[in-house]
Amino acid sequence: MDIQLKRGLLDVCVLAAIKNEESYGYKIIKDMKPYMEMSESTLYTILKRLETSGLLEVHSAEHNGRLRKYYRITDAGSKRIDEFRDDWKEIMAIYRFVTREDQIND
Amino acid sequence: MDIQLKRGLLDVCVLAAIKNEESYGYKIIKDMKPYMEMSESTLYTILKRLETSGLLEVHSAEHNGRLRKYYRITDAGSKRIDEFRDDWKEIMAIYRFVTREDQIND
DNA sequence: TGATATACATCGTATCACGAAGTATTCTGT
DNA sequence: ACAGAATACTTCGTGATACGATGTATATCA
Repeated sequence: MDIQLKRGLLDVCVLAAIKNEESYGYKIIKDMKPYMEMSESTLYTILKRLETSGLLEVHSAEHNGRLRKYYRITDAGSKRIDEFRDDWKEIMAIYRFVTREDQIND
Repeated sequence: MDIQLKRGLLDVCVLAAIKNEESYGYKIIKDMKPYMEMSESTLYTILKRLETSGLLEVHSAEHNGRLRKYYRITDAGSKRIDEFRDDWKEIMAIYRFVTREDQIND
């Protein structure tokens, strides 16, 4: 997929990956893989950004003797997903504008 | 609309604005306005980029005593729109992933 | 024992939208 | 005739950001 297009979907995709139950970095990448692939460096950058802006919360917990960082969506994060749903109407209009068939002019 | 999301649609939107008939900067902005607003600096940056990468062609022509730059889509530009159409299937899958209703787990 | 998977982190780079500011002409209202 | 809006294009600086490269550390498995 076009990189620029991906950019607009990444944040909301990560939020969607944790919206039903908390998750952690490595698992998020695997869960998202069928929909969108991303490198680890990209994901951890995004997770940090989403945390800083209050769209998700982090807590560390032990797993197999190691600390693992679990991410949970916040109310603001859920609101972000709702905003995406709202944006979708505009996006569909753009899609139709871009892919409309040429008019027969004469 | 979310800025990042906009980024992914801008190039293809500009191409769509000239795909039926050649156009020029100021007109492109007005034609796109119902779908997406953009500043002049943004548009002219995009036009230059699309020209450099061969997705559109430019020629200057006189209009009311002034030179105006007309942009025309190339075959590569049309192909770019086709690619967007292809990307759409993935985008729809992502949309469903993001907006799917929470499963009832217990 | 060596490779692979898990798990997270940091740094540098290239791309890019946009505001601000500039230049220059034409049109419109008073 | 004059001011201001509209038309038309350009350049510069900035902040945001995806990603490759690289590093650290442990667990699993052949």
